[in-house]
Amino acid sequence: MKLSEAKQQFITSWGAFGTHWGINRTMAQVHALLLISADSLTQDDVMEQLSISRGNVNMNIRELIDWGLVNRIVVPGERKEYFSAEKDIWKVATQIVKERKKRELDPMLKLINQFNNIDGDKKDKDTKAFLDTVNGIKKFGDQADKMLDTMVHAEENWFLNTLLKVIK
Amino acid sequence: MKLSEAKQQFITSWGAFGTHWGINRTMAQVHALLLISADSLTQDDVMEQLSISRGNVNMNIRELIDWGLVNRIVVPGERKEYFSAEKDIWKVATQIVKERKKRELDPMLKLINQFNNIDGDKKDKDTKAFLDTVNGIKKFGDQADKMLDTMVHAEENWFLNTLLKVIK
DNA sequence: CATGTTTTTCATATATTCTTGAAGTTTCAG
DNA sequence: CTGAAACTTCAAGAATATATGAAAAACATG
Repeated sequence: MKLSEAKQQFITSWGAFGTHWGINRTMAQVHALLLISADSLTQDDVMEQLSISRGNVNMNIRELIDWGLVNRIVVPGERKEYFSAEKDIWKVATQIVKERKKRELDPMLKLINQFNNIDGDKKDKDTKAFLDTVNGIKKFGDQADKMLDTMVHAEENWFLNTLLKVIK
Repeated sequence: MKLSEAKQQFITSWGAFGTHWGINRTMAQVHALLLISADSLTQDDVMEQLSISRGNVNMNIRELIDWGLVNRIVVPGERKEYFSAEKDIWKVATQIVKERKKRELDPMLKLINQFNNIDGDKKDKDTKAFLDTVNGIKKFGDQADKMLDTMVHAEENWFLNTLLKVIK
């Protein structure tokens, strides 16, 4: 398989993959492109290689920077800005987990906690069903919360190795 | 807070939550509704409570059944079908992990494995960058794969308790 | 097996999300 | 300052995803 072909396929697949995870296809593709590029790229490089508009590149790179997955690099003496992605996959995963936790799990747990004081008879079938489900989610969420926190702070090998050892 | 209000808010939020995870908003809402309903519901119940069309309900329930999150219940002597969701959140999470692994992680690893035989000099900067990234993903993916497999087969408390104990 | 009931399908309509590109802004060397 | 280069914004258009509802199919009952 030729390198150019492999690159293209990787970018395409990574994009498709992203769409299943609530990530915009193009953003995932930009990320993929930066992940496999030896050197940092300019907006124009990305525009050209993915055949997308300047505005689109700009928007998606900004988003990737927000997610902490891409860095803006300023080369002294050059006008253009360069961009490069974090290449260490463990760090990438950690960063994504951290952000999603902050953006989604935390707000969800906050919401769930509001449901503690429901008016009405706790013995009522419907009330009970609601509270049971909500409490189940709360418990699960709290545990996931702790687990992810720990994961985010753990060292790559230590964490996975220990985990696998214990689990086996 | 009134029960009806809380239910409504839960359904709405669960739906919004779903959209961040590549899940269609309505499907997540139907799931939420079934999660908090004491009894199983018919298609008409869901239509009415979420104000959505019959076709939409039918489609989303089928999808939820595909995911193994909802069951079709036939009551002897009744013509209508009833639907109920798995209420144990651990099982729900396990099931989702299992399905997403099958649908997404496995194909991704399969794709990545194809990139092993790239033509060209392994010393070339671009080739090396590509292979490094791809191999990093492969290693990470393989570990995630093992971890998720184990999680799916583990007992709820055993797993989380052990994990938390080890991690601390 | 004829009939009314329930479920499923799917072409079309609607809604949402993404992309473009030109105009506006910032930046900096001269 | 000035002007060119680079970056950012955003309204309008394009593409994608989702929802509707009527028609068809499946089903159960007498």
